[in-house]
Amino acid sequence: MPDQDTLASATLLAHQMDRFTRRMEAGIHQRAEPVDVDRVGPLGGMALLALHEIEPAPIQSLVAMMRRDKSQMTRLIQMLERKGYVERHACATDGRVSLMRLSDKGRDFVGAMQAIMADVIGDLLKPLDPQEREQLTQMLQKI
Amino acid sequence: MPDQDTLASATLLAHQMDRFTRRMEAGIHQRAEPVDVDRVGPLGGMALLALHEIEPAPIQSLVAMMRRDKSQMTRLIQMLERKGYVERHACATDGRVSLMRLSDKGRDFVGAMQAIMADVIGDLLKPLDPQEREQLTQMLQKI
DNA sequence: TATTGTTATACTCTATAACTATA
DNA sequence: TATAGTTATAGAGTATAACAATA
Repeated sequence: MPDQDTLASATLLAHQMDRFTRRMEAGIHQRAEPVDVDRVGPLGGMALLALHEIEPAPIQSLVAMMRRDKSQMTRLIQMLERKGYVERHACATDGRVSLMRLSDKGRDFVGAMQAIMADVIGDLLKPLDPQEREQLTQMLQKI
Repeated sequence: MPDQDTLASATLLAHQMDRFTRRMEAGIHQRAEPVDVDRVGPLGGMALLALHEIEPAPIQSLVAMMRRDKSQMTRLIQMLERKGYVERHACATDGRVSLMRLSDKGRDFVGAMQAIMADVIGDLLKPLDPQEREQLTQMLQKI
């Protein structure tokens, strides 16, 4: 049975996380609007950034990496493909799998998004000194 | 112009935050299902927890605290009121404002949710020692 | 029998603008 | 004129289940 202090600090952490995530997403969304000419949206942007890390990759890998539902990912990738950010090719060794890659257009978009994200997150993290930022990233890596 | 390292670490942080938040929400959602008999949903639960901290409070305060749109908050509160978790009374000094409070039912729900959240978040934070957890909360407080 | 990916569907959350009533 | 709250509506994200094709 956890004590009152543990209960309070858990809800505090949840709220802190929620608010920080919202500020981050709102900031990125706002700055990304002029770049996101085809309206791929925040989730589409995240998927392109994730794909950039692991390409070429099957949908299944993206599902695991982003912890989203596979049916959602199917539709998201179809949209990104239709708008020309992602290319897909059948896998030679497994007929069920199709491998995704960024197109040149997708790669340009990722570059622009990375710059925006560095900017926004840099702003949000201003209250922390470099050592603390490093600590934060390492802690998040552990968990 | 930020260097390549800064770009990479910003996207890393964004992904880490996104994934942690999702694991947290999924865990809470799963454990909360038996408790959430009236289907107030994750956002409804968050709102009740937030209200618990600041009641009695006008909608405007909850809007600021949760960083959500006010129209969204209106509908959310109406649902919580209809299901008997929140009570509202006209403000004596300002005719535009109505003040919200938790009902007894709402208070019971908050108690149950806090226990679940402490449990889930305790699990997620297991890789960190107590000192690191303290650091994490303090850093999030700063930003 | 298990896995990859797809389709269909219903539900929750979010954002915007136009509106009423009070300050 | 500004603020608190409401309504209406459209859009984005999420979860579930049922399905086909391949392993």
